[in-house]
Amino acid sequence: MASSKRDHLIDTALDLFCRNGFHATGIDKILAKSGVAKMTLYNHFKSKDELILAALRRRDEKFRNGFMRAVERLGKTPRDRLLAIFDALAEAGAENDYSGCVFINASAEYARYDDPIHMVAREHKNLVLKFLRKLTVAAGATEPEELADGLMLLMEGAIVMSFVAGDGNAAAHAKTAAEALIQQARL
Amino acid sequence: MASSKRDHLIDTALDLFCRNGFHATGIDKILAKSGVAKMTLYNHFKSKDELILAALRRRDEKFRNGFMRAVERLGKTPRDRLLAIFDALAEAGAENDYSGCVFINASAEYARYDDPIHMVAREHKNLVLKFLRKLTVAAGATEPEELADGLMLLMEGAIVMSFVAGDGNAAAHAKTAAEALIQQARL
DNA sequence: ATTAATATACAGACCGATCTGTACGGTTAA
DNA sequence: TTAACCGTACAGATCGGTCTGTATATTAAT
Repeated sequence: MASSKRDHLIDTALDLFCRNGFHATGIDKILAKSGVAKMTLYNHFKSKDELILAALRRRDEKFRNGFMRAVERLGKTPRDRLLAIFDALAEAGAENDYSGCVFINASAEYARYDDPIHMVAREHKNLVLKFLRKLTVAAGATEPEELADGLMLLMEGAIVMSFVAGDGNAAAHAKTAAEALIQQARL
Repeated sequence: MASSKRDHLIDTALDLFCRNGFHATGIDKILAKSGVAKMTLYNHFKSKDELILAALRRRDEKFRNGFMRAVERLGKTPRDRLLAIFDALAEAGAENDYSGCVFINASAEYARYDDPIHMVAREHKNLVLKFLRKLTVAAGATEPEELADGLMLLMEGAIVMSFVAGDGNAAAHAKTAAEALIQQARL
């Protein structure tokens, strides 16, 4: 209970960051929407950047948890799960109105390679890639890393084409391409 | 000669937007780096947003021109050009120190679907996709749209993995996956 | 050829709004 | 009583954009 305000701040901030970006989301908007006092925010976080980092870490944790469970739910065999990736992706894009990726967006606004915010985004993508590698290994791919790289590229490409280009079928297209990759890997 | 200042402003602004983002790049920084007076800027552009739009349009034009010529130079047969896409991509990322995509970044900062800036970014991605479709048709693919969609996803994924995740071999990985797609299409 | 008019760009003060972050006093609840 | 929180005001910087006025160079009219 001690950190109920803190949690609420993170959730509110994350939502606004996703919808409006980081620089465009002022502290005051986060406070107004969350109904929290300014000093409470600065009691919990040293700075706005610290709040951004906390929000990204929470998003990373929630996304990966939800994504992994969705993949396991949507695909029963290890091989099916390689395709279920893209069903899970479509699901995630459908439940929120937000179809983009807040980590890509964070990297855009904090472009310097060694910026802590960019580093958290980089970490997130590498953790997702690591999960895909576990899937391709479990599926018995002869070159699991290569296949995981390919699936990862399709996944990120689908996010971009959905968010930037407005392609509502991006995940489905990615799934079709993934089928070719998997078939080519003789799985 | 009449618009030499205008050109210089666009180039300077584009460089700063790529490196530091849009909101984080103030008008004053653009003026300082370009050595142009403020009223000259506002004589040529109604607002900062208009300057952003002009910069994106220039980038779209230059990128597509350079990209198409690079693909034709790096791939001699229509089929080779499908793979040359990724050599051209690696080339483009190597010559600039900037490995990201300013259109993805623009969409991140101007996330609303009908924002004029987001719309220009969307247009750009769809023009690139159209170019890929011409390539797959020329290569004689049985399902050229499907193949172009797959190549586009790999291309965007490579940009993201290079910029966000710091994968220096993203374009090469994408090329490997593209080979599988092409082979699967019996080309 | 001289003068007047026009266009372009300069420098820099200035505006209101907004930004992050701090200070302080009042309120609520354990 | 103590600790957390609220509301408001404030500091100081920066934002996008406007305004005044000057310098310069070309063009047009005398």
